[in-house]
Amino acid sequence: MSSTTTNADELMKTRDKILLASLELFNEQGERNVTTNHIAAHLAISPGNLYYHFRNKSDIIYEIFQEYEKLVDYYLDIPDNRPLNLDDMTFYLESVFDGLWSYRFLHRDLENLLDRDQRLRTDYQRFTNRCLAAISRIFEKLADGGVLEPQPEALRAAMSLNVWLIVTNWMAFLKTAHAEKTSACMTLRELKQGIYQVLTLEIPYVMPAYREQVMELREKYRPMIPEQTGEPVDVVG
Amino acid sequence: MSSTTTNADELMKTRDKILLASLELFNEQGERNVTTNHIAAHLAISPGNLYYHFRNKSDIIYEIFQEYEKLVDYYLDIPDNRPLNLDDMTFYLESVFDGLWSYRFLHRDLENLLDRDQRLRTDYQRFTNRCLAAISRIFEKLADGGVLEPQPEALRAAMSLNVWLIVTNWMAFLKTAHAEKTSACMTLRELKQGIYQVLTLEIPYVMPAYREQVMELREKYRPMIPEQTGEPVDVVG
DNA sequence: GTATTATTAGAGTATATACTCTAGGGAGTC
DNA sequence: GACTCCCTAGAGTATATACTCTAATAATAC
Repeated sequence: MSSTTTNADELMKTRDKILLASLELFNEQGERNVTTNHIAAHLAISPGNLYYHFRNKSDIIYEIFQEYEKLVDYYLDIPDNRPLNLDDMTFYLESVFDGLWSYRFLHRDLENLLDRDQRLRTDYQRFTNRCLAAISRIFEKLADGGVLEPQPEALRAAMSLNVWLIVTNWMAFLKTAHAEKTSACMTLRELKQGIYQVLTLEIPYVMPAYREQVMELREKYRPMIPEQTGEPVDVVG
Repeated sequence: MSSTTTNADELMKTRDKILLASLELFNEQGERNVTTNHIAAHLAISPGNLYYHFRNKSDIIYEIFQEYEKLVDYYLDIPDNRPLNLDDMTFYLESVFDGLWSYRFLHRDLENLLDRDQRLRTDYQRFTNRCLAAISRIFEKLADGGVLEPQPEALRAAMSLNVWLIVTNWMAFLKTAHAEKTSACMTLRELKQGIYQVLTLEIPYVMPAYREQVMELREKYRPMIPEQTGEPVDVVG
């Protein structure tokens, strides 16, 4: 799965360059602020050229979304022949936030995107449901592995939804919570502080044997937003 | 605090009519899809008239935000001379979601709004911090009231943030999860299913004496989204 | 080489949108 | 009546943006 490498000007086909440049610009400036003319100008190609390769802007977005979908589905392919352990959980969390970071524009103006493209809406809905199911399965398998207490299905579903809400909206929170007007000033590391929030959610369900480890893991992602979290603390180290 | 009443054509001043109509249209169609010309047309006044009362669109939005801020601050004025009980908690949850509903357009395209108006950005940031502090104080006072287990401050802060994320993004989730393209098709009742999600978060911290009551309360807000929550269930009754 | 196809340039268009500008009406005051 | 002040109308503008169209060039097939 080659993706998210930045400079491969001469080597790539125009079509792929368009997709890549669009993703970059969308992520940096928001889809709303990036026009097809901008994309073309950024690549030093003509608008006509761009529209030769894509019928319209929605098609570009849709194709990028499909890449994202594939990536996350790949990450969230839960093995069902064995229980999950703490390393698995860490991997899932890290992976999901990596994916979120690479395609972060998608979650920014999602509602408008879905309003303007029905395909995207139905696909995204299915995608959400797959993710929710995957999260729930992760909880289940973590319980099998003795990491978390086993929970009734209904509770797992509600918890999964909470995890989903936190994961998909942590970035938006960061952007709105930052005082700086430049919303580009966010790092992957900051984004991953969302893991701290997810782990906060899980704390009460962690089995005593793993409590200490989970708390240590969680501490690694501790946010350092001075205003609300009390004392700022060094992160990751 | 009079607000969100619909028809008061002859009685109101043009300025207030503009604010009210803007709020309505923004909520129904999204700020992005409502132009100043639309607002004027909706009120059967001229664009010039609108711009006589407001310098620009941002000023309209900013003023509406200030109303919202006032409303929520009013709701979240936590008494500090007594502990809180379950009724208090219900009131806070209901009130917050009511406010969210009345000004729901604000949380839809928030990032773009903040990008385009620095006043709004700083105000919103302070607002967020006030809300987080209020949520944390509610947890604290609920512990004082014996409803929740007492928690260390750091955990309360992280939990408050999770509650904030769930509350402010529940609506966006509903809109994206619904298959229908018309994002207007959402009801206050559906929105309040977010309370179910918030209560899910609190479950592990509820003191045994209140567990049953909280679970009953929670059941009243149970979502009935067929696809992912398993069996659809009748709500509120 | 020639025919065909794939790709590209770049000027151009239709539409939208936030906002301006000028002119004037209506009500109160002297 | 004239002056003033608040309010309103409505045509108009500058700019942006998604997208089109034609013609030309490169690549490929035969």
